[in-house]
Amino acid sequence: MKELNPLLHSQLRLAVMSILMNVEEADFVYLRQKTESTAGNLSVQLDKLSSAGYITVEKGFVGKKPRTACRVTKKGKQAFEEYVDTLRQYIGL
Amino acid sequence: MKELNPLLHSQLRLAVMSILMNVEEADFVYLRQKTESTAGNLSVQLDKLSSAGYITVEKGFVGKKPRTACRVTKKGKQAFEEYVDTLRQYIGL
DNA sequence: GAAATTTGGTTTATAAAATAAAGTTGTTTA
DNA sequence: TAAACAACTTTATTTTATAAACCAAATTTC
Repeated sequence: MKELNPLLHSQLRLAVMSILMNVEEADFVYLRQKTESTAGNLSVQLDKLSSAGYITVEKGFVGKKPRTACRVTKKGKQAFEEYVDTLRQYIGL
Repeated sequence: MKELNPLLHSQLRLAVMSILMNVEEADFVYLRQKTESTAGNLSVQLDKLSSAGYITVEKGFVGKKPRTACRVTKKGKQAFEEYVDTLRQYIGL
């Protein structure tokens, strides 16, 4: 049995990735609301995805408010798709 | 977003459950080989699944050798199916 | 036939992960 | 201008997963 990429096999990181797979980009606040996570947890998990090169995290400003925008990278997409394939072998779809 | 049952969202426990979903019963040794896990880890995870009522664990003997047989329960099947459904919402199948 | 090895595990300790709590910086509002 | 808020980050705590050590019984080896 192939191993499930542990970076993706985490509730919150998987949720974030699955959101990012379906949109151009999403900001911190949006991800926080959609995933109903705490800011701390989200921050940590975004860092991990970013360190792995699965997403880009761009910190900027809109007016005077900070805004952190995230996008999935090509590498992230590949990893996600491979993860899904592996999962299929487990749950049999 | 619905939460992924944390009892099932674990590599090894998910592997065990997915095996048990497809066979009448499986013993410790078989599960260990199929999942390539250590005995210790498998033992712990079987306990958790058993405590949750997702599987039954029956310790017996074949000749003089101990044999631990596992089966998924109705509750386990339901939980597994719900987990898969939830997962679908994440990964979009 | 005693010592070492294997089998089939369990229990305990360690490492890694997730989560929560507290802290930071700048901003708006009363 | 002080209190509250927004958007995060950092650190601490708790939970989980994994690995290491151990145990009992049977089997093999010397």
